[in-house]
Amino acid sequence: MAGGFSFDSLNRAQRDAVGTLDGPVLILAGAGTGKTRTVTCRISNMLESGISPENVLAVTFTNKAAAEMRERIGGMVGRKKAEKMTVCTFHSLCVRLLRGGIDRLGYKKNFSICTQTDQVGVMKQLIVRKGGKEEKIKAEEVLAAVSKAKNAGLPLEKMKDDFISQLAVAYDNELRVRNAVDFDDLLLLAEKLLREHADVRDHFRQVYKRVTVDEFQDTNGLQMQLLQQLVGKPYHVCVVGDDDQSIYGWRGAESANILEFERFFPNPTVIRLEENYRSTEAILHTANSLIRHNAGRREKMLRPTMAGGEPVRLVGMPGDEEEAEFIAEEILGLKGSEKRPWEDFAILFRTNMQSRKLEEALRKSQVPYRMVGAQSFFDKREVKDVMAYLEILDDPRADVPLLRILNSPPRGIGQATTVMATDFSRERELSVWEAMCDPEFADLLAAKARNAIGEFVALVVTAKAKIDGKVEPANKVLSEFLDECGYRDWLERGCKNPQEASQRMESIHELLQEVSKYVQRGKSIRKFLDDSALASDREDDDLEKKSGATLITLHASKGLEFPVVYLVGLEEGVLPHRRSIEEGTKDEERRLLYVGITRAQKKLTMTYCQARTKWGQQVGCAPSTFIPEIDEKHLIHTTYDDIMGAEVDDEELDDFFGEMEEFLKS
DNA sequence: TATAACTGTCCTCTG
DNA sequence: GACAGTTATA
Repeated sequence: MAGGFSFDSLNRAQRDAVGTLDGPVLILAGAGTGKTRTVTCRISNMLESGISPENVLAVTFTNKAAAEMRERIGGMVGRKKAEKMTVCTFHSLCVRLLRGGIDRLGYKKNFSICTQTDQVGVMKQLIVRKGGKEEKIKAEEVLAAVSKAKNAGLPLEKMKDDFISQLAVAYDNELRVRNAVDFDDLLLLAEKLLREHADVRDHFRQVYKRVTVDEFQDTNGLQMQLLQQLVGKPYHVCVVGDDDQSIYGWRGAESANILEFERFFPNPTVIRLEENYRSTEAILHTANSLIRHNAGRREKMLRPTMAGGEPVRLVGMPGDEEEAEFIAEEILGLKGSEKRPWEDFAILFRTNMQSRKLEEALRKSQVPYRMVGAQSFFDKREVKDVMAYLEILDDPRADVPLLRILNSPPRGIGQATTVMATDFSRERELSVWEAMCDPEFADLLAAKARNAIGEFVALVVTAKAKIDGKVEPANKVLSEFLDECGYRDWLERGCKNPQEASQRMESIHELLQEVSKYVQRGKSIRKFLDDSALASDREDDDLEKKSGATLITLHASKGLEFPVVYLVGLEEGVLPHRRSIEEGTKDEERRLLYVGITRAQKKLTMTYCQARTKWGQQVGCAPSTFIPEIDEKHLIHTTYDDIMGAEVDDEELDDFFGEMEEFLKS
C-alpha cells in the first residue's frame, strides 16, 4: 500500500477542495496552482473515505491525462484500487456505454468508429455524388457545420445553407447505413441512450456515484448534456478547470459550461485555487495584467509564491530570421552560463508554420530540440490502411474500412464497380461486403470485375478463417495477408525514396507489434480498433522520452511548464491570428497568450518582428495589439539592435581590457 | 494506371 | 515555399 496523501502538504483552498466530497463542486484552478495534485488527492480521499473504486469515474481531456491520473492516484492509494476506477476520456466512456446498449438505438453492436480522416473520405465521396464539386465546397467545411449542428442539438435538415444541409443529411444516412459513428455521434448517441432509457441511466448512475471532470473549460455542449444524464441527485460531481485557459472554442468547447456551471448543477461549492507555485511574481503579474482585458471571466487572480524574479523581456526584432537566430544563440549561451539542461528551454509559437525558421536556427547553432505534435501515428496513410484491413478481417461487413482498401492496392475493382456495389448494398439493405458476396450482384458485372471481386473475397475469407479458428495469432495472419494481397509491394513502389519506404514499413511493423500485444493479453481485435480510433498520442510522441529544447505550439503547451520560455511572433495577424480578428474571437487569442506566459517558471522572453517571411515572401507586420495591454511594471521593452549593440560594446570592452592587461604585463 | 504538370491553399489539433 | 489534390496525357 502506498503512502496516501497528507492534508498538511496542501494549502487552504486545496484542502477545501480535497475535503469537499459531496454535492456539486466547481474547482477553478488557475495555471500552476497545483490542480492535478488537488484532483488526485481529492479522489484518493474519496477512496480512503470508504467510497469503492468501482464507483469512481474521472473524465479527462486526453488518454494521456487519464493514464497519468490513474498512475498518480495509484501511487497514493495503491495500484490495485486505482485499477478498479474508471478513468478515461468522454469518448472512451461513450464507447463503453454504447458497446453495451447501442442496439437499443437501432445500431448493431459491432459499429465502427469514424475518425477525422474517415469522415473526410466519406464526405468527399458524397460531394462528388451530389455534384458539389461545381459549388467548390470543401468536405471539412461541411463536416464542421455538421459537428456544430450536432453539438447544438439542431436538426441537420434545417441548416442555414440548403446544399450543406443536404450533404449533412446524406452524410448522416451514409454513416447510419454503414453502421458507423463519428466522434460527435459517440457523445450524441450515448446521451440519447441514457436519456431515453431510464433503466440504462439508473444503472450507470448506480455505478458511477462520484464523477470528476478535468479540463472542464474544454468540454462542449454535448458533453455537458451527457454529464447531466450521467449524474443524478444529489449531484456528487466535481468539475475542474480554468476559463482563462479555454483555448479550444474553435473546436466547439463551451466556456459557458464553466461560466454557468450553477445553471446545470445548482448551489455548487466553488473553490478557487489562486496560489501559484510555478512562476515568478514578474511573470504572473504580466499574465494577470493581460488576462484582465477579457470580459466575462470568473474573477480570479494568480498570487505568486515566488516574489520578484527577473523582469519579463519584450524584444522587437527586424525579421523572423533574426528572431530565430537570437533565440538559438541565447539558448546556447544560457546553457553554458547557467548550466541548464536543454530540456529547460521552450519556444512557443502560434502556428506550426513558424517552427521552420526556428528549427533551422537551432540546427545551425547545434541546439538539440524536440518538436511536439505534428502528424500523429494514426494519421499516417499506411497505418490507416492496415487498420482498415484489420477491421475487415475482424468483420468484413464494416463498410467504411472496406471501401477504403477495396482497391488499394489496385486489384481491378475500379470506381464503376464500387459504385455498383454500394448501390446494390443500399437497395437491398446489405453491407457492401454482403453485396459483393451476392451471386445476383455478380451477375450484374462484367467477367473481369467479377473475377477481381471473387479473388478479393476469397483472400479475405481465407485469412479471416485463420483468425477466427485461432490457427495463428491475428498479427501474423494480418502480416501475411498484407503480403498476399500485394499491399506491401504496392506501398513500397509508391514511395519516392528508400527512406520513406523503410519508414512506412516500420510504421506497419509497429502497428503489428501493438496488435500482438493485444493478442497476448487476450484482448479482442475490436478492443484494439476501438482504443486506436480514440488514441492520438503514442509513446514516442511523449515529451519526456525525447531530449532537447522544446518547440511547441501554444495550444499543445497547455499543462506544461518550462524554466525558460521564448514566446515568439507577438504580431497582429499571428497572435492574435488573422482569422480570429475576422471572426471576432480575439478573447480566445488573449487566453492563448496567457497560457503561453504562464508556462514560464523563471525567465520569459516575448518577441515580435517588423517583417516576416510568409509563404516565401517578406511581409511587413505590426506589433500585436496585446502588447500595450501588458503592464510594464515587470517588463523590459527592448529591440534586437539594442541587445546586439550592447553585446558588441561588451566585446569591445573586453578587447580593451584584454589589451590593457597585455600592455601592463609587458 | 502511372506520371507529370498544374492549382489552390496555407491556425490551433484531441477525441 | 510546400504540399495535397486534381487534371491532362500517354
